[in-house]
Amino acid sequence: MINHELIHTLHQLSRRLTNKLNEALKPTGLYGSQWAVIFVLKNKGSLTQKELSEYLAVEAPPMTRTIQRMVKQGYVKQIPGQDKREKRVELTDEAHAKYPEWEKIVIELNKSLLPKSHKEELYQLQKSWLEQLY
Amino acid sequence: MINHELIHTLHQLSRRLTNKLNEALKPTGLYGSQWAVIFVLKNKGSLTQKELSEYLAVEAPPMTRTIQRMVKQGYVKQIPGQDKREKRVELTDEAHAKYPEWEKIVIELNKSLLPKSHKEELYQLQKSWLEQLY
DNA sequence: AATAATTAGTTACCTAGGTAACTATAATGG
DNA sequence: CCATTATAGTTACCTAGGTAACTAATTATT
Repeated sequence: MINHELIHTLHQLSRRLTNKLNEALKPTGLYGSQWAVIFVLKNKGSLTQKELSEYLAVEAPPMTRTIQRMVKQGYVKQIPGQDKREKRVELTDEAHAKYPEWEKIVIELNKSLLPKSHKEELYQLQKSWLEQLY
Repeated sequence: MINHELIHTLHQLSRRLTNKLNEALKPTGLYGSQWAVIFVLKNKGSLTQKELSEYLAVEAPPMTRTIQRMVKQGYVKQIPGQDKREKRVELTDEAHAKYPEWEKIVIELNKSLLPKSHKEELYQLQKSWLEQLY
């Protein structure tokens, strides 16, 4: 029985956190999945869509959609790679300019949401579980 | 930084488990969200849609959709309550008949997916975190 | 008793993420 | 060198879950 509970709790936790993030990001016009991409690009520089989707462990089609939306918003540009199949994605100047404000919102939110204690413990448990799943 | 990692890992874990569940349930024609409803109904008897969505912590509209699909599949029936706004949902005989087979699949899957140790610990951490979020 | 407010469920529309099938380019093998 | 195979990205379509706006039934208020 605890197995069911464990998975259900995990699922619920994940959904609730996503909702909170989207809510907090509302004034910025960003969604959580977009923020994830922006965060990676800010820290890793330009990446191909393939690299992005691998890094975030998401399939290619949702990545395409998320990026296309961000292109429309003017936060990201797609630059054809040497390999003409590839598209390198990078943040626009506008995105770089707005980044600090976005980051602040997310950091504040995380502070308020994350368990005060046991953070490291929980992270290690999750990570080792995730690794078991391959 | 660990905050980002923690949330990302949790999200990824949740997605991966959902995918595994859907994959395992494929031969039955059920999806994970439908299984969740069936599991609750089996253990609680008939419930209104409101009660179901509260119990599973899901909003009413997705619950409506999930149930409508299950009605079409013949696994669930909607019975008008005394309060004519309500619809009580219960499993059909067919669903009861197939339940043991479904349960077996899920139990086998969970056994193979869940971390051998630290299960209780992880569950408690998640639960206390979830409670903090209200 | 009649009107107002609340509640259960549905519909429409949005993002998130998955698979399958496709296109265009690149890499490989005969 | 050409044909085959592999790869990056896109499109179409599916489930999951969310909000807003609606309908119909019930409860509260005046």
